[in-house]
Amino acid sequence: MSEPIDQLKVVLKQHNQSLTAARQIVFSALQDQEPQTMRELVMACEGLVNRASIYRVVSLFERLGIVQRLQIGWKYKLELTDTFHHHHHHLTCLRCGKIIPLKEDNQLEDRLEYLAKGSGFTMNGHQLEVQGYCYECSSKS
Amino acid sequence: MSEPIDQLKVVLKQHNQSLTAARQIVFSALQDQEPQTMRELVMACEGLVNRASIYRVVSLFERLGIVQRLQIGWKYKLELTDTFHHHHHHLTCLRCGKIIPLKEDNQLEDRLEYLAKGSGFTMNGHQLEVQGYCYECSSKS
DNA sequence: ATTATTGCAAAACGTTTGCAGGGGG
DNA sequence: CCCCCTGCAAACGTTTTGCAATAAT
Repeated sequence: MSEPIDQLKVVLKQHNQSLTAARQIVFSALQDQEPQTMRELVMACEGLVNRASIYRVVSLFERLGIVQRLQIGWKYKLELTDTFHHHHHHLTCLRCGKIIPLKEDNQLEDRLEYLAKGSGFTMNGHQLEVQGYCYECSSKS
Repeated sequence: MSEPIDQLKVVLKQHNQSLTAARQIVFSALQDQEPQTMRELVMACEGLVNRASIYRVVSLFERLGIVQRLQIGWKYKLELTDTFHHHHHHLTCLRCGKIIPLKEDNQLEDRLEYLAKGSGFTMNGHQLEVQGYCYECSSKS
């Protein structure tokens, strides 16, 4: 009974927001997917949800912490947040564009927390992007 | 005699590029500044360099490793690279927007390298963004 | 029934491009 | 003097907005 779609319903209800058709479609287009560009998301919802509505839904989802923007190079991609996945970072291959999730690492997280505190900073969240070459591409070029 | 503007000249020459007026102006608009948005940079060069030329110069500078894009939230800002500054990351205050440089930390860098390697990844570069609240803003709200 | 949400079309941005004239080596 | 770089204006892609129609509770 704790299907992701139910979690969505709960989060929306918590914020007095209704579970509309458009929101469900956008949500499921993001589920179990690699991070997508806005363009890809629009295409995935082709004929089902209007482009402008997708922007509005994504914006709402961001405000409610359902979706997050991921920086890939100088563009961004969209994915569901840690509530619906697991906290993680990404490795981006500069050659083939593949995105590899990097699983949570306490040593890394703790060090970050420590450094932020050193500047009197209260850490709220962070994003890490690593560029390089994946195993296959390293051996080719 | 190793003024930053001379370093610029050297890098340009190395790549068979000339030191033009527009390039000097854009360069000095970036010097000793907090990271800037493209909009801010355009304003800083108002009347001196055309908008399209700024995009072209920035693009060239990126290719030559003189300038880098910094992800702040879902937008980006521009700053000179480590050749002209020092390698560092940033803390962004969610309340006042201030950007605090975080100085290089070997423990952090090493851990990252280690994790990337664990996925068969050859690390080339990385970017880290930490969001939170700066000292002043933490105490206010 | 009332209020929030959507689709549509148009506007507002940010960024790129082609071309002709001007500046750098 | 030759070629590269720049300004200008127009094209392009992305994101936002106003409004009337529609769906949700």
